[in-house]
Amino acid sequence: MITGDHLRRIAFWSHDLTDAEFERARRGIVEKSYAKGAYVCHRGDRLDSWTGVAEGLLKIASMSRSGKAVTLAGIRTHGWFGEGTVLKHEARQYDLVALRDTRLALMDRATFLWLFENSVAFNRFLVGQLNERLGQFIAFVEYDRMLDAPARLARNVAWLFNPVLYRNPSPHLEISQEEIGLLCGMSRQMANKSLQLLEQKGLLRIEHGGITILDPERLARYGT
DNA sequence: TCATTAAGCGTTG
DNA sequence: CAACGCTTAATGA
Repeated sequence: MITGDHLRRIAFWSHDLTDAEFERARRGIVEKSYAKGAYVCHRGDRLDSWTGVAEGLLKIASMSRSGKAVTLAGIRTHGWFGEGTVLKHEARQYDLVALRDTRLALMDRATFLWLFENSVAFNRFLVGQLNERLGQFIAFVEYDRMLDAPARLARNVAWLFNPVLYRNPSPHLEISQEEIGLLCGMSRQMANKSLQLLEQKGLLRIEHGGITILDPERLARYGT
């Protein structure tokens, strides 16, 4: 069980709840720690919790037909996800891997469904989040053919700083260039070259083991 | 042909 | 010790 202060820190959506809703959410959440490289779940597992990243970085990954690991998305500190599988009561469709030491907040399914039934603020948050993801998904349809490597990387990185998915995201993110490459579906070399180009343009700063975003808006639109 | 990648390895923080 | 940068051989559009 977590404290109210802690819930406010890790879950920006909790700020908008009524006192009763907030208390219900607080009692329904537990935290779990995962070491770097650990699997949170494998494809096909039942993970009946709605999930928040209290601290750390996760990737959602899958296996291609030829057996190669394909990274589909990254979720960093204070991102919340998994409402699809919890609502539909399905098995997970993808692997979840901690990219560095990570603490997860797990909200049990009953609590999630109660908030879904009872809280206007919670539903407003969910609709906003789903809408944001849908917009991103539609943008992906043209993404492959229309954009070069630096533009694709800019899109993917900007996604980790989305203000709807992460309220007031920190401009700094610890992530290796290799993982950025995996996240963008490109090699480490290409990721490095693309990052250098974007740094020259003043959109971000490269650090050892991480990056700092200087201009998230231009980054999200880069190349169009 | 040209661009890109995986793999290996020396360097760096 | 993990992240980074560079070289090289393989790959493939």
